Amino acid sequence: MGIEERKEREKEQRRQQIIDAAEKVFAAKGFSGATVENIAEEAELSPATLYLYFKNKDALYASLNLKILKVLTEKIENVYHQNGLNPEEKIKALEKALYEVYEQDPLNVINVLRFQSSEEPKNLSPELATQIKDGARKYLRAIAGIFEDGVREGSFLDRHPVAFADIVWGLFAGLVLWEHTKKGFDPSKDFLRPTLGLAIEIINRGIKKN
Amino acid sequence: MGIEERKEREKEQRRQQIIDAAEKVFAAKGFSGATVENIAEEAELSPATLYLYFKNKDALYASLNLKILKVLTEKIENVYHQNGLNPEEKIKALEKALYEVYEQDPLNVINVLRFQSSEEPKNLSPELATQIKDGARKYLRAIAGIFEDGVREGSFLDRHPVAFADIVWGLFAGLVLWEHTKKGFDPSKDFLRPTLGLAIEIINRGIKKN
Amino acid sequence: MGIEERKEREKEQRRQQIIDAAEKVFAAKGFSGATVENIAEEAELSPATLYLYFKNKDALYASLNLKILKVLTEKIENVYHQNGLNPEEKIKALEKALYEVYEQDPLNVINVLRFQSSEEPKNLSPELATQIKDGARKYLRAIAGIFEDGVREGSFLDRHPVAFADIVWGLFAGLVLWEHTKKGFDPSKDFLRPTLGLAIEIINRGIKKN
Amino acid sequence: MGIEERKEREKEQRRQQIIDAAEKVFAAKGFSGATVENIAEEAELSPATLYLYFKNKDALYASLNLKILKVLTEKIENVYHQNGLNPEEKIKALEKALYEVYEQDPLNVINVLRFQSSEEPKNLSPELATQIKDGARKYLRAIAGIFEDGVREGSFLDRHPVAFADIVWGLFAGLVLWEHTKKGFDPSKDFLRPTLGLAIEIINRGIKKN
DNA sequence: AATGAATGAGCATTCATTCAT
DNA sequence: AATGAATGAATGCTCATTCAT
Repeated sequence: MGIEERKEREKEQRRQQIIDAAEKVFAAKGFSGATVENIAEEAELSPATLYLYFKNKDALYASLNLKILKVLTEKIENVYHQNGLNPEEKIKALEKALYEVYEQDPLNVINVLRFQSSEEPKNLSPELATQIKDGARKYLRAIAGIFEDGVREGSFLDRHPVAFADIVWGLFAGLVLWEHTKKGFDPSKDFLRPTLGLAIEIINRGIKKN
Repeated sequence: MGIEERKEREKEQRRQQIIDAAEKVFAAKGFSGATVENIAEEAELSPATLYLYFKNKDALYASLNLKILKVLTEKIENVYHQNGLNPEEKIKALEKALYEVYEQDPLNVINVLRFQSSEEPKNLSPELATQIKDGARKYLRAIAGIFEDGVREGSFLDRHPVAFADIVWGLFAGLVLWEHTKKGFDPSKDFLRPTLGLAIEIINRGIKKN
Repeated sequence: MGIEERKEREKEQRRQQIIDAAEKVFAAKGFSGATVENIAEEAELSPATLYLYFKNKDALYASLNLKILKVLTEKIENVYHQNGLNPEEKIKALEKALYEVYEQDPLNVINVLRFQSSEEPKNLSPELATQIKDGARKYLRAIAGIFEDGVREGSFLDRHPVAFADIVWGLFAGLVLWEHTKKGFDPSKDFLRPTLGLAIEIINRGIKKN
Repeated sequence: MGIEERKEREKEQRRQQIIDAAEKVFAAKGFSGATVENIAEEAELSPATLYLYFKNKDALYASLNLKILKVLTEKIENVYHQNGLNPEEKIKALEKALYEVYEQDPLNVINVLRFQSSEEPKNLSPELATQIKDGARKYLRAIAGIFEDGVREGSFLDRHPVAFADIVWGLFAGLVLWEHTKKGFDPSKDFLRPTLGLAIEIINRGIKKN
């Protein structure tokens, strides 16, 4: 029994080892630029071994996304379900949640956002594709939920909450990618935090009914 | 005389034919996913012919970007230099400008935004790379300029105009890519226009000093 | 009539212009390394024009060889038919002849020698192939003839004259190519002349019966 | 243990298999004429497999040359260091050495000689290029060394030994290539051995001081 | 006669993936 | 479970050659 557990644990470890390597390499070279061999090297494994843990390159990439997606959705839903905060405070909390996810694993967040906005092959198994699509739907709904309260109670502009959610999500994705690009121009600058903060402040001010 | 003109025209047409095909294919498959052969087929030409008009795949891709970048910068600078508009109106005009560029050539705009946010090889000739980087710098400065007036005259929040520019640009990029992605989920929906409109409205309300 | 003559002359000029360019380019880049476009540029013509004067790249290359072959054969036959020289003097004269051909057009001589020793495609028309083969046969026979006299009159070693011819020709070809290669290592050195002179001196001494 | 050894042996076999195929194909079609696919077919492997054993086509070609160069240099240096032979005998021994190398692997020797006399791209890694250049330098010096003794002791003509070395090497290269060419005209004839023998005999006679 | 434009055929090289061990 | 070895399938790009004008 103990043996099986250990094996299970080791297997999970290997998996993690691969995922870590993949994050690094994908973030550095993009999906197409990264080769399976690159990742295997980084993981100190042979390419063939990766295929014992992931069906193919796409599945590996997707799995990174799934991981972030889960964290993201969870955090956002937490905010959504958090009682005792007024709508404005909830939006502040949403900002904090988004930033925390980014802060914890910036490269991977960038991967997810790129993946979402790319038309890359995506030869995913239907299940994976569904999982990802559902993940996106879920956190978007959660974001919308956050705005819904404010709209319903009349303190926010009277618009469709999903539109607000799109704006926040688009803004987050856009800023992350854009600041990352700018960092490429001038690596000393990473303004995501204050810029995101300012953006949310503006939204909070602008969304209030009067 | 007429003959040479006609030839010139035809040559320009061919070039355009290639550019059109490339836009379509790049937008559909991304840079790495698109093959030169794909583009050639779409253009109803042989791959070798593409190389008569563009030095290589990267140059072709870059040239699409440059085209959009030029239009974009021009439009934004127009707004910037437009007198007789108060800051709020200028921001509305900026929104209109951004949307117009998108509307005129959505696939290509998506390409540009992806290109900017990708870590693609970018084996561009130094000149092309510089041109593109400079293009980006230019329009960002123009956007910042638009906000600067409002800040200086005290009607806007007292923050660095470049931060505002980052927000608007990130928002635009994020929304375009995100709405495009959502359209992939459900092709019937294209909410860029109203969503962008709402976003700018919120910004305009939120950025005002009180 | 005059017009036709002029045209004929001009045509011959064009041909020469192409040949000159081809010699330069082939010598610099080798047969496979040289592109038809390279040659056309050097000749300040369009690639298509070359095909009005030569059936294809191989034929152009062969024609350069033919030119040299003709000169070479002629010179060698001159030596052969020159009366009033004893065998030893004739061999000295042969050396002089070989060197003169080289001196007059070194690059082209190198081309010929390389061509002879290569297994390059040689998609020549049967006529061209025959012409070249015959050319080689002819000058080799002439060289053999030069030695034949000495053998017959008993002043040279009693061996087959063709063997002597092979030696002289192989030696010439080998030295030209080898010294050219060495010049690549150290461009200041061109020792063909003295080395060839020494070689012939040795042969002359060594071939005498006692 | 035995397993690893076997694997090692098999790997070396594969390498040899590729080398053999490459020699054949390069000798038959020349460097540019030979395609990687040709070689792979001859080796009964896939093209991709060649790249597991050689970095690229140039490296494969160079490695063939290096192999011969090593054997050649070794053999010549052996002659050079062989005591108890007078200069004339050493030259005979040199002839034997050269011929043996040729006999053992004629196609490859032809490759080397062509390679040396060609202007082929030679996109070699600096190391390979240096190795090859050094190889050539080394055996030439060894040949010169062989003549030096005879010059010093006054039995040979008083000329620079390197000139003699150039002559012998040029002669060897020239004869090998020339006889190979003639064999193309008439495959039944391979006169390298007797012709080389005669040439060396003549040199030996001609180089002696009186 | 000359050529601009176009292309078919090829080619070296890469890489995700498989499989025997 | 892990991997060394092998490869099928591409892919970007080149070039000799053709042909309408």
